[in-house]
Amino acid sequence: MNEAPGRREPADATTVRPPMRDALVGAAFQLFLERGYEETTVDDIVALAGVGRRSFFRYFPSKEDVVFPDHERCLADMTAFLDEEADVQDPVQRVCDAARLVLRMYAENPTFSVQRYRLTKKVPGLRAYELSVVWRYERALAEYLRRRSTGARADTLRADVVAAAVVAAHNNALRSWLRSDGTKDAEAAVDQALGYVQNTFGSAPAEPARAGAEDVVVVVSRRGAPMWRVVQEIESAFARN
Amino acid sequence: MNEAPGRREPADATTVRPPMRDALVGAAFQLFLERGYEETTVDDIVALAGVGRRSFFRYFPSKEDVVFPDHERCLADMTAFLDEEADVQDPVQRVCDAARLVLRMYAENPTFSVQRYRLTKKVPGLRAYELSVVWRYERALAEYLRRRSTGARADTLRADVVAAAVVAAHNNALRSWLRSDGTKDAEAAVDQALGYVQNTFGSAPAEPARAGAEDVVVVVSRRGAPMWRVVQEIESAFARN
DNA sequence: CCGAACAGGGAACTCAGTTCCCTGCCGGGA
DNA sequence: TCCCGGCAGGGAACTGAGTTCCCTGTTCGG
Repeated sequence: MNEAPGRREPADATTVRPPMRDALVGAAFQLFLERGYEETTVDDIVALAGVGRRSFFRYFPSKEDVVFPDHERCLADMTAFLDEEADVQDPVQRVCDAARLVLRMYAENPTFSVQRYRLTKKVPGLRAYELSVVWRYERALAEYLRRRSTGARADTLRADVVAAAVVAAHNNALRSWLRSDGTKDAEAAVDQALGYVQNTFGSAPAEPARAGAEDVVVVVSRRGAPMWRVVQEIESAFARN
Repeated sequence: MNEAPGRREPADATTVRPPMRDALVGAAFQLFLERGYEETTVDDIVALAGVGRRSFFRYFPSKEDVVFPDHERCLADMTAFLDEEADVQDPVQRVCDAARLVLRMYAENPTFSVQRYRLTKKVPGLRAYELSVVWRYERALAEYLRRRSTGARADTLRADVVAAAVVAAHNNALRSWLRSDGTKDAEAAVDQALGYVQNTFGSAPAEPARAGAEDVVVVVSRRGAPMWRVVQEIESAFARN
């Protein structure tokens, strides 16, 4: 259940140790912690893990990837979560729940997450890599929000801003939890942070939507605008649907 | 052609910019555009610029830095702008103005900015580098907002979220402008985008209410539309102005 | 006129990441 | 049983970014 393709043999006498991927992550972190990230070469890692150098790059496209071994899966989980059919009342609520998936992944391995946090905090290259990972999460959220909007320029702007706000709030809570060495309650912290975003951007879905039809037209007009302009705006707004 | 003109000119007292730096940027972009970023080696660049390889890394810490030759200066400008003493009535307004500094830098060289945009869009390594640059801008804004707050947890959260929102809105407008090949009005686009953020988070209205100009909002909605959809449409309609 | 400071050049090195090719292992057929 | 094709892993050698060390010429102050 923990791996996808092939390799489903019962443990032979020779294959007692965990899959090579886990062995590489273990060896890498052992060296990173006792010696530092940049002071550890890939050759050191594969020597400790007892495998060939070529095998390292079979499992991890780059040295940085071994520090974030589970983000690829988490990103897939998030896109699956956002793609699945569900009657969503508030898209902002939905993306907040998607962000909670990421926090849950961190919370699954507190000690590992805290060690990695200390590492990324002091190694600029790892921080840059983490940013690119976070960016992909943010893009997934923004794309989802865009799909749920009319597609007007103002809506794509709103989608980008909401996605950025959700990610910022999530990261704020996550870092606060990591700085506490994983002792505080991560779920509570992220609930509070995301609650702020939902109060700002979300809409209280108190009353259940009665029908599927969601035609809404809004006309904003300055007082001096002539009536024909107002009519024109209403007509073009209707034409847009 | 391979000899940079005026290479041995006596440096003008006011000209702090070394000519070799510009020659390297020029040679680099010439090759990047005709051959691609990853297909161009640093040796190619220094050969075209007619300088030694060692000199490249004297001016640019890495190959990626030559693509963003002015961000370091712009970041310094921004921090200086945020540090300078001024009676600030609305900190959100202030960080929005700080973000406008970045847009102005892009708008100074439209063709250069558009070329770079096309490069960063297709080269993952450059995108990652740009993210780390943007992150530093965002941190500068967030730090400023934190300084202007009580320091309570909720305030640091708000600072992070507002900074992220400002950056997202700025980037939304910037990308829209870059996609138009620099033909549209960059200032107008960023004003509209940042106006949305200011209306959401700011204490003062973005547009200095024109005398006697009261806005009239008309909402037409079919019965089944949930309230959050109506609110969303109203917000996006306001942001459209 | 001398020497320190400094910009630039260049060879050689480290290490990440890639390419090419080899080996051993396994399962499925004829 | 033998052969064959696929495949995980290994290893050598290569490319290219970034660094280290040291050399050269110019400038400028004393």
